[in-house]
Amino acid sequence: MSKVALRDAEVIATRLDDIKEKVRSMIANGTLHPGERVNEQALAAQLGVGRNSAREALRSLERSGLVRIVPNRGAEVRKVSLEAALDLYDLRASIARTAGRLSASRLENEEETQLLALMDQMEVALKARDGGTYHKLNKLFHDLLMAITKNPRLIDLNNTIEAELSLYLRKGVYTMAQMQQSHTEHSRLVEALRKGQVTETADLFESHILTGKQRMLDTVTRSAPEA
Amino acid sequence: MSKVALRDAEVIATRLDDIKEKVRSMIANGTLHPGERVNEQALAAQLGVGRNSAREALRSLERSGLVRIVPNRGAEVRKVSLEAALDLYDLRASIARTAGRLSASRLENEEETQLLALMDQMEVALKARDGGTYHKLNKLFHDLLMAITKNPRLIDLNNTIEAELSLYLRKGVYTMAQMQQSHTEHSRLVEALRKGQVTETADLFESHILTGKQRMLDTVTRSAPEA
DNA sequence: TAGCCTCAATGTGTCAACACTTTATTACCT
DNA sequence: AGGTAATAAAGTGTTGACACATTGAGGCTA
Repeated sequence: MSKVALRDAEVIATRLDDIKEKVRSMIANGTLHPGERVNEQALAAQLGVGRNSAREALRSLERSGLVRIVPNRGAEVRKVSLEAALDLYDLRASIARTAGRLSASRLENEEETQLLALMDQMEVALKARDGGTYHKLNKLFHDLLMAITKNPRLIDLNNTIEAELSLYLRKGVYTMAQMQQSHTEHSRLVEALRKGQVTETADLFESHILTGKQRMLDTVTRSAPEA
Repeated sequence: MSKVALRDAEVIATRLDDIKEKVRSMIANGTLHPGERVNEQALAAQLGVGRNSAREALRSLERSGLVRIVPNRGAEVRKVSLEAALDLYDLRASIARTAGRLSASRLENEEETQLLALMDQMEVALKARDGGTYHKLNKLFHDLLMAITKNPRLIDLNNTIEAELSLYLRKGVYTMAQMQQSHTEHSRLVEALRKGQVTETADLFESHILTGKQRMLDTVTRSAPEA
């Protein structure tokens, strides 16, 4: 039993992934501004790789929605408008709905335990008014909900959309009140999920995202009334 | 006013798109079987292009879900299992739901006219028992519904998923009765849409797709009880 | 001086060759 | 003969160079 077939699950960190990750973080930390054009050779030189590798990475990032490629003109960091971000939220909501429907009928014991553990930790973070920790846990919580669906394509899609959204929301800074509300929604969601209430879970998850959309809209329009 | 800025809308048919299209049709017409590995140099030679171009095309097709790329082993035509196809239908349904919600609040007059025209033509095709025409019109109808949302990402996503689904459903052959039912569902959908009934349209569109999922499942299990 | 054309400079598109990994073959040992 | 290690073949990963397109600068003309 030496050559076990773990082929499918096997995830190899290839060089291309490294390059993509570097570009991603350059975008995230503002080294590359949205709308800015990305020079293939400059990027290649900076990363110390051949131009073709940089090129492949860029084209791959296009598929992830982070850059846009115009034939004969190369890549530019995508500029996600508020409008586009709202569209993305709608998509995310529709995925969440399906995730809710699927997860309510596929929840396993171990996952339920993890879910409850996360809820407890989030409760603690909230009481300590620790926004940073809450955000991390929140991300884990959402990821877990997706994982419960066991639908790989759905999980992948959700990740893509969240990455794209992060182009707009550099950092989601929310008030304690907003986090508290979010947590309340999580509670109801988990409750329905544990009871296996398919429709309820789907509705709750969808509206949870749509509420998040509204939250973002409020935050944005309050701080910067649209460029 | 010669160099008008139609940059954004401009869609240039680049060479890479040609290659991708060729590979796509090779998969569609069975020249490349699902599960089969695709040799980069052989493909390049066959298409008369450099290996690098073929390679880029393959990597692009990976993102569309048509092939799978394993590091250091290359590309293979994705084998979509019945299970995966059902998962895809779920995703498609969730997108449809959002499409319904959005389109009900964004329908414009011209689009309404087109929608009604299509409905009439489909009615005719049904009465003539012309399945081929009905299928083409059906595709146009669904595309139009997506277009009404004016959400580019949603449209793109839907196309991707449909392409992936077509890997499984080589050819959707349905009975007259099934088409008739589908048409009835379309009627209700259009009705709600024209009235601007957001929730109803969303529900109807979602369930239309889920009904389609069931239809496929029936067809499949009847003809070939799962390999 | 405003507009257009030409031409250089910059940057992308494509290719063929080399380096490395995986897979198949052969020879060896028990 | 069966299995394992060395080796050859095939295929992918990566690169640098050349071909082509786009952009911008400078000069020419009306």
